[in-house]
Amino acid sequence: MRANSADVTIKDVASLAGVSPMTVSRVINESDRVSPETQRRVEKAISELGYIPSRLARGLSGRRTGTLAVIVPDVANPFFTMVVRAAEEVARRSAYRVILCDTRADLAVERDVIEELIAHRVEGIAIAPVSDRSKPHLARLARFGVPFVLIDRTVAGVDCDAVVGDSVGGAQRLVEHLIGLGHRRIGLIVEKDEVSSARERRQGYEAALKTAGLPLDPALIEEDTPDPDGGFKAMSRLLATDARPSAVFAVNNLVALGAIEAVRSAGLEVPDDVALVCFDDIELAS
Amino acid sequence: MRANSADVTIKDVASLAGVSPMTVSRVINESDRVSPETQRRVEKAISELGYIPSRLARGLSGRRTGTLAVIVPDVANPFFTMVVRAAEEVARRSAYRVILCDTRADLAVERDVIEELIAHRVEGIAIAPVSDRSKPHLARLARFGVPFVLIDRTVAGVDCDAVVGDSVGGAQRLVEHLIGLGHRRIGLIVEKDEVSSARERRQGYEAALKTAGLPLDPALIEEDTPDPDGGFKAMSRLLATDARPSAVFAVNNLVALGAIEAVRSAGLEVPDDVALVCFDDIELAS
DNA sequence: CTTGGTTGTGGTACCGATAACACGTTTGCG
DNA sequence: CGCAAACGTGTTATCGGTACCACAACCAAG
Repeated sequence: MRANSADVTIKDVASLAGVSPMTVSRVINESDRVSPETQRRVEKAISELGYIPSRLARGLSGRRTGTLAVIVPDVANPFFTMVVRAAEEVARRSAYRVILCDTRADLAVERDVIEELIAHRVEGIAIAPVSDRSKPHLARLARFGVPFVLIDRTVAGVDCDAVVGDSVGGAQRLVEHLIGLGHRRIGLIVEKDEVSSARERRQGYEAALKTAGLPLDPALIEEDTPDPDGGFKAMSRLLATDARPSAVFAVNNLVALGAIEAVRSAGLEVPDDVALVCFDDIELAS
Repeated sequence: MRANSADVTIKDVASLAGVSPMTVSRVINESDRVSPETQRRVEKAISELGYIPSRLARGLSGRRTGTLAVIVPDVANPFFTMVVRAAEEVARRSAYRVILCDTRADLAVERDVIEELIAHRVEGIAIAPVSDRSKPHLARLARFGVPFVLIDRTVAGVDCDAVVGDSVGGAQRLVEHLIGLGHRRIGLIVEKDEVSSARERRQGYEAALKTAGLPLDPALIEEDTPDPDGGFKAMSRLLATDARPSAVFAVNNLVALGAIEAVRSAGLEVPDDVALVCFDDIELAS
């Protein structure tokens, strides 16, 4: 069995360069106090041996692991993909690595993932929590002193930094747009109130109706899962009602996709028969 | 400053339970040879302290880190999203964790990511390489003894396990389908030959034409980047030619999306004016 | 020519866990 | 009843780095 580069340690580099491991460590960490001549010798030894320092060991002894994490409920959702990309970009610039986790909007997965990240001693987490019930998970992070910021959603009862869009205002503007187009019966497809963004978008919807003096008809509000499948089912139910809405506001892009599908399979057209708007835009003519 | 659960180590658990750290380790690892009574005491101590063992330390001393990685060029691509989901599922069942990496089809990013994963001592990698030029990266993995499998694409000159679909046959069947519909001028939108799947899909396209006795017209083949933007530009070029194709085969789903967009913005309709098929299906009526 | 401060480097003790071995106790069986 | 195997647990060394302190060599100032 051939020798394996994975076995190259800081000591091998040290002896090849004729210095102590400590000096090699200094070179790796770009700490000063190393003579240019020594530095050159060490760097030569490093590249000759193809040495890659172990993050495990570095993290154990030093304080820093150089690792961050991003947790989202669905990487495939264009909105979260964008968030992830942005986070990676920023991290890369600060010489941090990012572990990406997809919870699939599953609380149990979220719990496990967070436990795992704590075990990995990540230095920080950006998380789009599954729902308000994520609170204990966040509490866990706090107990372990792992800094975190919320993205896209807040969690009832958790006070911390958060990066969120203006769901209330955005939703209100979208619905007002529909009203401006002359629509009077406007449906809403939303998920359960456990997710802050959904809650706020519903508020925006209600505010827009109220401002326009339109009645709030519970029959026009359908709750379902926030994915294409849920959008399809919710829209189908809306279409099946006696007084079908002439326009619908979908809580997010994926729901809208499913909703469009439902309209089509009912033999209708978007936007002629049913107009559609949604949060987190996607390439869609309204 | 409040005490922090992150400081709880195996020793703290050990002394609270009145045993040695070694015994705690045995409990954590579900190794036998621990008396039921001791086990209970240790487990109690663990939950009381909220102890989470450090993966860093575990990986350093033991051989196993329990971490795998998946590298894809674009998590947002539905095909790769599916792959990632499947990988996570399998890993979870074997008590492994997965680090997900998105290279954005960028060779430099791929290199960095691989270096990082080696530093993290992952036990295995599933990778959809950027292109044939990924070869040195894979060689690096081999030198470090990190097992890896290729997904979706092979790499010229690298011999290893791979999970790939039948690009040649699949492409051929799709194009034959178009031919069966009566199309005679069939365009191809593909990326550079550096990616095996693209190369093979082009082969399938050519094979289908040949079998049907149709000429291979270079003017009907457009190369561009394998994303919606590339699809848009390539399709636009095809539409601008004198003898516009009546059908087009797109190398993948994202390219197809861009191509559809191009057709529409040219004032034409899919599939009436230009039929479209693509690999990695997506919800599209042809 | 001493004193005190840099500068570059090495030595030692860990970080938090596990492998390997050692050890005292209880059993099993001839 | 005696001796070995099985059992339950602790001890020691080590994984691959880094923090911290020590220290020799050199230099400027008093």
